[in-house]
Amino acid sequence: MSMATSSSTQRAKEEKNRGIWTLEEDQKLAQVIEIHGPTKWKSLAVKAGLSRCGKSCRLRWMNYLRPNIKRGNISDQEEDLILRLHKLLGNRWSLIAGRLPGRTDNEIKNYWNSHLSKKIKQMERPNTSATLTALESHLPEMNTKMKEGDHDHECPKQITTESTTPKGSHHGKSKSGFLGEEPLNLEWSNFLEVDESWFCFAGSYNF
DNA sequence: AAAAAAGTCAACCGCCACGAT
DNA sequence: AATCGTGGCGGTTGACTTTTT
Repeated sequence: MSMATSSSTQRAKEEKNRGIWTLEEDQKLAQVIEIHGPTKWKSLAVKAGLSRCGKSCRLRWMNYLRPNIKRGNISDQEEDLILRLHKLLGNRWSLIAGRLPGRTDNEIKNYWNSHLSKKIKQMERPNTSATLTALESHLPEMNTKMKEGDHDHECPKQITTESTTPKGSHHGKSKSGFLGEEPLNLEWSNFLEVDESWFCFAGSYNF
């Protein structure tokens, strides 16, 4: 996947490798990270002898080389959680990813764009069989909750930019929360099993 | 069987915030 | 106070794969 003909001035200056990473590059990067840790990406690239920019190294590590990365096969449980969190947070992929151990913001963003956004559109168009199918597969628990009369939910304080940002990190565009990853345990998300009035309420927040 | 269309996903880009100088 | 370097984010691209015609 070469883009050597690009006219970008930045690229022209530096003549870095671009595109898909090779196994050899992965190994080099993993090796220097093992020694020096996943920081100072620019110098890591140099230490590894890689003709890659620091950003590219960081991205490769975050999305592929990190330990405990899960790839593909997003479970129904995870999909349901992504739907709920997206309803609450919008396109805040790193925040969403921070609540799905082993998943990356890039993967969730891709999954959303290629799978879930379509489902949402279908669900927004009433009176179609596709709508019914989508509703049946994704929202049964909502109906259950509504029947049970479980309406004593408060604003879930955990789902704020502040609380999902690791301690000590700066605000603004929030950090992903990869630090302190836990084994897959989505029980925390139970509070999200609320009725649609909550989503309307939450959606009015300016996160 | 082949071409076209649609889908997938890794990687790049531009922007922003922050800390260091 | 201004500038620079770095890290992190979401949007987007485009190569590749799969499905449809």
